[in-house]
Amino acid sequence: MSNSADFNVGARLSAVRKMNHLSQRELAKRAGVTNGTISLIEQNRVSPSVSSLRKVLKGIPISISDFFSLEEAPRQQVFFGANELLEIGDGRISYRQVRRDLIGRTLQILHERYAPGSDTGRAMLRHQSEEGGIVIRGKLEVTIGDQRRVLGPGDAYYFDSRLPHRFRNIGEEECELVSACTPPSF
Amino acid sequence: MSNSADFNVGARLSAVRKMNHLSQRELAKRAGVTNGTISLIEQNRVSPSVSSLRKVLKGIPISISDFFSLEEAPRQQVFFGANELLEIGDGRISYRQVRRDLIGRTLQILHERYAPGSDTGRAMLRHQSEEGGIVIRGKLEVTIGDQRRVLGPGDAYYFDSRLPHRFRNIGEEECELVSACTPPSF
DNA sequence: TATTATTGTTTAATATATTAAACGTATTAA
DNA sequence: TTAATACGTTTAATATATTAAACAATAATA
Repeated sequence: MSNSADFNVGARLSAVRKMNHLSQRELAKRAGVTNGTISLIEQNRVSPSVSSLRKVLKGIPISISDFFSLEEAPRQQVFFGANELLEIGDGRISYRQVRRDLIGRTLQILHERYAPGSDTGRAMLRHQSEEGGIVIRGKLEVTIGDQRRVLGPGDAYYFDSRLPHRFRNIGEEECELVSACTPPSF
Repeated sequence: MSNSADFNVGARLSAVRKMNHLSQRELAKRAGVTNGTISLIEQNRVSPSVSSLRKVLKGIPISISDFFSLEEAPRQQVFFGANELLEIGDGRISYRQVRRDLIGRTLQILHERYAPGSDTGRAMLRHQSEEGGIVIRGKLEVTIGDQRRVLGPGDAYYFDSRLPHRFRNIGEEECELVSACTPPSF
């Protein structure tokens, strides 16, 4: 039986299967399980083993990671005026985040500005995530793990954010940068 | 038993548990399962049910979706000079992608340029993903679902990319934009 | 109607996961 | 050394998932 009902594996599977126009029997055949299994899973009367769930999802096909990260409903607000972004800055370093809310995203996009001499300090690893960015204007010294480099306009970085990292504006001019991170770091 | 060995649930769990400085017994206690269960799972000698895997992951804690999207190893190249980005453009619209490879990322960051009059046409829904961007320079008409708006410098958008969408530069000036998308759209 | 598919559901038999307790090993303290 | 503690592993008993086959309901066809 299942206490995964709150995650609603059954409803998700049913929805995904129907989106792909498959009957329980068709899916079962492709996946190499019985139709009874599909039925019981969709009713949340059993909690499938990971191995059988993977077999089932291969028959659709959808990755198990996508399966578990499916959103229930699409979003509504899609446009954000320049003055509608969420300002997070502290004076020296400012972050302007696309979308005003702090939850319900899988992707965080920031318009960052670094005053001359500003420094993020050293940040340690967060949850599993990746991030990257492109410098638009000015110069920025970026340290990632044991690597360091000064980036100028058009230069970019991309790394696994489990690595410790640090950003410093060592120039005389303000530095402007657009970055993205998934999942959001705050 | 398990044919999920190829996904290496065991190794992932073991790694995640150790990253959080938990012993099998400590994790078991937090999760409400026995230490034997943790041991068997980590050895890939059983394929846990989704419900018990969720219980275990709650003890860490990590979401099941993050768990399944964990990367195996950190990346190496983290800096990209302006001339090292992957040029994907076709003359009218150019994409400069952070990182030169087309696979092994969870996040796609693009520096986009739209010539006056250029148009992406209508793109239909892809895999589950979200995307957003910020206009740096120029003006861009963005259509998402049944909504349309002209965005200028500092303006932004963010949407569930299952919605059909379209970008057009209707101005006299080149438009410059940084966007991010997860997972990558190409 | 009846017939033939096709759908999702149910049930007893079987396979597998999970438990509870014991085991072996390594480390630390006395 | 001995005792005590903590670690991951193993095994028989138990709980649960999965199968195979029958069941019931709906729709299409003759």
